[in-house]
Amino acid sequence: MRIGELATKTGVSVRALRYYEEQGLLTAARSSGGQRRYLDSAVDRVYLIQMLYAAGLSSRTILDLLPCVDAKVNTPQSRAMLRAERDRIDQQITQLLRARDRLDAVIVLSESSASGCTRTDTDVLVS
Amino acid sequence: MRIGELATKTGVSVRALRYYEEQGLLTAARSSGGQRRYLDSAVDRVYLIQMLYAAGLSSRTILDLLPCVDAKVNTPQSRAMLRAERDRIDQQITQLLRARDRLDAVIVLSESSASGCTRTDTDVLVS
DNA sequence: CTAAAACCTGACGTGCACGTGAGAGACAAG
DNA sequence: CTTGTCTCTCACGTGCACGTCAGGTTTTAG
Repeated sequence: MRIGELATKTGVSVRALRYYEEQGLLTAARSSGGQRRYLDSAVDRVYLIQMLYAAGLSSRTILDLLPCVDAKVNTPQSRAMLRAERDRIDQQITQLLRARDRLDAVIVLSESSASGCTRTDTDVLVS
Repeated sequence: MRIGELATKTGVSVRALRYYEEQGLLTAARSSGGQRRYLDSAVDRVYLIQMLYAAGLSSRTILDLLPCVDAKVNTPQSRAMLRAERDRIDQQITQLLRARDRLDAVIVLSESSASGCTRTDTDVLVS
């Protein structure tokens, strides 16, 4: 698979894929002409990388973590790192839940004090 | 209250507080000499701003949202915006839960295959 | 009154995850 | 063999939430 195909399959830009390789997160074989050739498994690998990015991890942290996920490294230190990042994500979830609850409270207030209380956005068009 | 005191009370840097004002998120009176004077309520306001930043909102979005939270603006558009951001946070929570579960799976695997399975980080020191 | 501490306004620097050309080479189709 | 599309490697640009230094002013403690 070439880089463009991997990009469309994963929804990640070509530039991002090259960046992942630059950061050591994604490896690729090369054709005789120097073009990147990816295995099918690269699709899942990109999804995993994106998931960890979305969880707020830096590329450096992901780089440290990936060997553990691949089960190639399993030391007390690596397990501690995994737990640490897991706890970080846990805290982030807690923060997000608080923010969501806060917004929910605001929404409930605004909708209860809205005239009629059962009006929708479209109702206003006929009022 | 002056800016340094607000900074220590909230745990946010002085530079960040000035940045919040620059973005229109936080207002302050001025002394005759031009120094910022904050109300006690600014502490909660800063906490709220930090919460929304932590939820991944941009300062522009926060700027749009704050009047709704202050209940000064309550239009169908503002309510739609609130719900949109709430849903965004919801999706982010879902993604984080997936990432956490993925890490949990890795942790369970690594700890079950660890020699002894009940060893702690310190055990390795005496092995 | 004086010295230290806190504060002020620019304004450039930073880290990160890419975006965006520039110029040149690789590759499949006709 | 040629044309069009894809790909390559630099390398500078970007957006955001600040960090940091400079040079000067304000406030407070003694």
